[in-house]
Amino acid sequence: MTSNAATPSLRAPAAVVPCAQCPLRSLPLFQAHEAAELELVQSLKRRDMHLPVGSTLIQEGQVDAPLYTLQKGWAFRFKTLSDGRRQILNFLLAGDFIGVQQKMGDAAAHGVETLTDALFCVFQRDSLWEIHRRSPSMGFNVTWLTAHEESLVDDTLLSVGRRSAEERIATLLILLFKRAAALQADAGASGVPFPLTQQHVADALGLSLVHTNKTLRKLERRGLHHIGDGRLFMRDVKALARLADLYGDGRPPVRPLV
Amino acid sequence: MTSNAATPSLRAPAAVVPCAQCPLRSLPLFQAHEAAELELVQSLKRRDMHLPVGSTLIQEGQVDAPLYTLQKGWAFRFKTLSDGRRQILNFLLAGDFIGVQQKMGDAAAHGVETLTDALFCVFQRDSLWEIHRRSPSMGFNVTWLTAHEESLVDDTLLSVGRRSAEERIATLLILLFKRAAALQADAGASGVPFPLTQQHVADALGLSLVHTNKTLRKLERRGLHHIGDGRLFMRDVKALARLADLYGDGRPPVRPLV
DNA sequence: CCAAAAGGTTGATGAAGATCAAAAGAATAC
DNA sequence: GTATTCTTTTGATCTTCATCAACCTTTTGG
Repeated sequence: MTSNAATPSLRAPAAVVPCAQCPLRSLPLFQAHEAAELELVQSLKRRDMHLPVGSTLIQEGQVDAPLYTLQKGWAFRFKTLSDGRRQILNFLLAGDFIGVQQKMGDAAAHGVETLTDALFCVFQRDSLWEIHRRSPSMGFNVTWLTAHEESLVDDTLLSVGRRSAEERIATLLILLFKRAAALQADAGASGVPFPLTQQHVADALGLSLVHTNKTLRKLERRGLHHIGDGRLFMRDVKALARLADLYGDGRPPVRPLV
Repeated sequence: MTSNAATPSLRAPAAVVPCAQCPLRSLPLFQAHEAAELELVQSLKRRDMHLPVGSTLIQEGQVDAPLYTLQKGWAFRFKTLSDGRRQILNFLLAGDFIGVQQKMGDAAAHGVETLTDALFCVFQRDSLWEIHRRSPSMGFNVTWLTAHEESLVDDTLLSVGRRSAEERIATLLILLFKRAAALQADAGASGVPFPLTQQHVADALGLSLVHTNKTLRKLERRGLHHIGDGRLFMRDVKALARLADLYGDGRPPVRPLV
């Protein structure tokens, strides 16, 4: 599972990408930021960091982990019980800010692992305070991002607590699709990347692997979606949304990018 | 259920309690704040608001709800599916800051309802920005509180996704006990307030009412805890902690109070 | 290219927990 | 103080989902 548990700090290549030229910023998903804000972020950014699939970015219980922004690729946050049962708390996509949850000098309450090769911006832990001190507007943005992430977890908790297996899977597929689609141009035709194994889906939804497989197959055979070659295609969003009890366009809101 | 859905804004008595004299601030659970920070909060606070048990503070989907700090009493955040299934996301105790999740001008993604008579400090929605603008340190505190709340939801998600009914209940009892105990002096002997019905427990843990009752009875008959007269007593924390797979003192961290 | 590992698929069986039904206490309302 | 509603409790039955056991397919490493 943790095939690549290399200490992140050991693999430090990469000249820092200038934040103003960050390719993410040109996407409509992300807010425009003022020059001063960009300079601040730039000045706090220590380096870029590349990790292969399946690496541990943050170990559960690790103290004083840095902060990261996911620049490219997918990852997930998770917690485990001592007998190995694992719950995935949230999937992380480009633009997600990672590590706010742990108070300074505190142990990480959850681990973070990559689902694909991934590129991160690395910030020192105390940048969190620097951001607030030097730019109230960016501080506000960090609060917003944190609150937004909480609301994603809220959604998952509703699923896991109160939706049936079918409903949970429909919900996850829609939500992930929408998030991933907001990061690319087309989506409708070519689908979106889907780097999760069925075990990840199971661990995210509180289901067993076997039951996840059966449910996924059932929905696919009914023509609601298709997963293949690491991509997800929506075949019948209406039906999925009905199953998931999701209404509204659900387009992710325009968001800040730290 | 929503016996008291009075529009909050209609019931507006109460002279504002001066923040510096807020009785909560003398508890060891809360950080000391600088005079300037207190003045800021004081200047943003609009009024006190009293609500009886079972009132709706924020309606699911309500737009532009104000911000609140819970000063006294208990409440909870929840979401519902259109057929009525309800998931409680989190319980709110004195000192909890409420409403950060919804972006300005946005609909509340969850409702908030009181579990007891409760007293709230009311802030205008844009205070969130004012806090960041006028006091970076308080802005940082708001981020911290938001992140902290997320970590509570993370914990619940782990329970609901991966723990058995027994384990979930043990976990909830311990966590609530610790939170409530941090707000009073004794706790060991006199227990802590426990205003939840079994339906609340069920809705928080993703269980049915019947199964919740049976599990609760089982643990109580085994002598692990006792609930009576609206109070919770821990009879065997060790055993509960073992069931819950919880280690460490779990004393809630010292936290800011807005 | 082959072996080994990882991931996906399917059927059979079992158990945790949901649902149904009914009743007994408690709390509240008038 | 009696009726009504809310909450707790318990038994019986049923369903969803977990577990067990194979087997197949695809990917990866050497």
